Amino acid sequence: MAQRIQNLRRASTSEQMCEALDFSGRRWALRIVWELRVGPLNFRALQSACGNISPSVLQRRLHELGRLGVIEKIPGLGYRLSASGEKLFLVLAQLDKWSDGLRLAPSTSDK
Amino acid sequence: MAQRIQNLRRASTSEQMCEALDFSGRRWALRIVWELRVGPLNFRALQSACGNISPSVLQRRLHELGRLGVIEKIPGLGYRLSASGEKLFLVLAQLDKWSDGLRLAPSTSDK
DNA sequence: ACCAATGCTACACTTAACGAAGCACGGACA
DNA sequence: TGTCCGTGCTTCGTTAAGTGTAGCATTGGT
Repeated sequence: MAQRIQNLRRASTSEQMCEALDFSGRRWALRIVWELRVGPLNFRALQSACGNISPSVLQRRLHELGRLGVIEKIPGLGYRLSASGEKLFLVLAQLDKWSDGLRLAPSTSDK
Repeated sequence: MAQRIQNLRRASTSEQMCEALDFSGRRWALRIVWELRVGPLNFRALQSACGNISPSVLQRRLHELGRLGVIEKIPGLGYRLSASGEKLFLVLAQLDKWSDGLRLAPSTSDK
């Protein structure tokens, strides 16, 4: 463990990783990918799958995800994960697994 | 029709996963975890590691990360990943790997 | 022709993030 | 004892991002 940390201490954060982290830090971005895991969804279905996310943000995220090559638009079907998106989904599956051990907000003394 | 199929195929997103996804969708949240991978960092060091993130947001994120049990505050040392945080780091390491294949912003026709 | 579904767009509003300034505290040194 | 520096924040005015309702344009079905 300490060994691993030692090894990583020299590594800087790559440009791509910055992009990935930056993008992940936008609301709904990863959620959209996660909701698409079940298969293609159209705009309105995605909207409701994400808990009625506002359409303007959804539209923007879909553009951004498309630009990153994570999703593809299929005319008459909606949006679906690309090959790269499927790989990203695998990462999110890990996150899902991790989140199992998450203690949920008790919200005491939490503004 | 496609809608019916989509409804049948949909699996539900757990409450914890929603929390994790929601939290990930806040700016700098994952970046902070990522920067702490090298070991404990104090407030100012973290700030500059994240490219001079504004202190008010950093402070908020540190609270939130603490509440989620991802980081711990060590008096006189700064902040470091907890056991749970280390596991989250492993997920981010996957993200890092994934991001290698990312095409970076061409930014043409990108509003 | 009508109607419902769909993929958006517009816009007024609220919330989150930014960033410069600076305060309070503790330790080192005089 | 004083005064300096490093550090962990806090404050606050400004800007960017996200929200939510309304509705428009197109398509396909009846």
